[in-house]
Amino acid sequence: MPRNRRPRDREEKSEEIVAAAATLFTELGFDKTSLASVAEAAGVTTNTIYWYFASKEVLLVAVLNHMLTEALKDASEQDGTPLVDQLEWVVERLQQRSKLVTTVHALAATSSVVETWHDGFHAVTNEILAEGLRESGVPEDQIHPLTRLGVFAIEGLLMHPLPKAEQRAVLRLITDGSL
Amino acid sequence: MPRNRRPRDREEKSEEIVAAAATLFTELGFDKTSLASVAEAAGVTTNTIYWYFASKEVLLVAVLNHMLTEALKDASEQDGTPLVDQLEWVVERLQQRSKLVTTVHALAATSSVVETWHDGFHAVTNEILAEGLRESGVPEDQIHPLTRLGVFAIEGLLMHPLPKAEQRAVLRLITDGSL
DNA sequence: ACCTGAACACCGTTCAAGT
DNA sequence: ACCTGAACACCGTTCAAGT
Repeated sequence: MPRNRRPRDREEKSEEIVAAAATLFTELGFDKTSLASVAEAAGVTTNTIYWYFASKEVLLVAVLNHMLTEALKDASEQDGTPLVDQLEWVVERLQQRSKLVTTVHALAATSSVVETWHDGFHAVTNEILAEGLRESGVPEDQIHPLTRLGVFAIEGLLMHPLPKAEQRAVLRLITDGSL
Repeated sequence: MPRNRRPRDREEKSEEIVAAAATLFTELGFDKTSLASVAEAAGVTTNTIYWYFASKEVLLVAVLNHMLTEALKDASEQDGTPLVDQLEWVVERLQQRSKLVTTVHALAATSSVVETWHDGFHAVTNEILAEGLRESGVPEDQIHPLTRLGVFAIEGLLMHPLPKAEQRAVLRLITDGSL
């Protein structure tokens, strides 16, 4: 018997579940997506999901990690471009996943597993933004508050979409370090 | 029979339901609060809620309107104070209701009744903030983008609480109109 | 007009049972 | 180790029936 086929199957199966959940969570939102519909899309029984994931929230975290890995990979293509453009790219990408963003914020207050992921996510992304500001020549003592405000601006733009020009104006407030 | 007692009763009953829902939604969050628990706290049957409110989401909007009315009343006490202090007051008040804020943002994407309320809320509050900036002597052409960024900063501070001093620093970026 | 009892379809989750 | 059938308690919502 192929002893070494099992782990691969397991990976594939759970990846299919994550992929199905990612699509449905993104399109319908977390609350309006039932585990039954995720199971159907992944070609398994509802209960099977519980063999791979302890709860619906743990499945959400798996989806988020999968998306983050994907995003960090894609982000490397933006390496040479100006910081404003990079921020614009991030905003557009997150806007397509805005239902996930609001879900994370809502669940972070009541679910410790989601809260932990949320904290880790911002630890990573804050560092990336701070590095970008440093490379743009922002003086060291302004990096910290500007990073703060930058994250606020990005998340604000998700909830309250602005015309392209206005959006760029807001992002430029961050990258240029002055109003 | 006192014909004119009925309308008062109706008002009282629905107010009790709203009050019970307000407390539970604030403390447990919208999703984790069942209509059964709201009914119990208000001393009615679950189905009775449906006589007064078309759905759980409509009840949420009633709660939000009740809170907004209350907030605008209390806000008038802050009239003389500097704009930074007023913003700080708003942030602190919203922080105590942060679960409601995240719920509104999450539901705005899928529920038109909540989306409508959210839009109206920002129309009102944007105008108030813009007026405050005007009175602080901010030049007219900066009012618009600063109001935008101000709302983003306030909402950002709810999701990502900062030490008092840092929070004040962020708010001052808005009221002083320069980094 | 106002309220209730009883039921509806659905939900996330559990578990004993199979292979 | 992996998956399923069947059941659990609970959910928002509906509606015919009462007063």
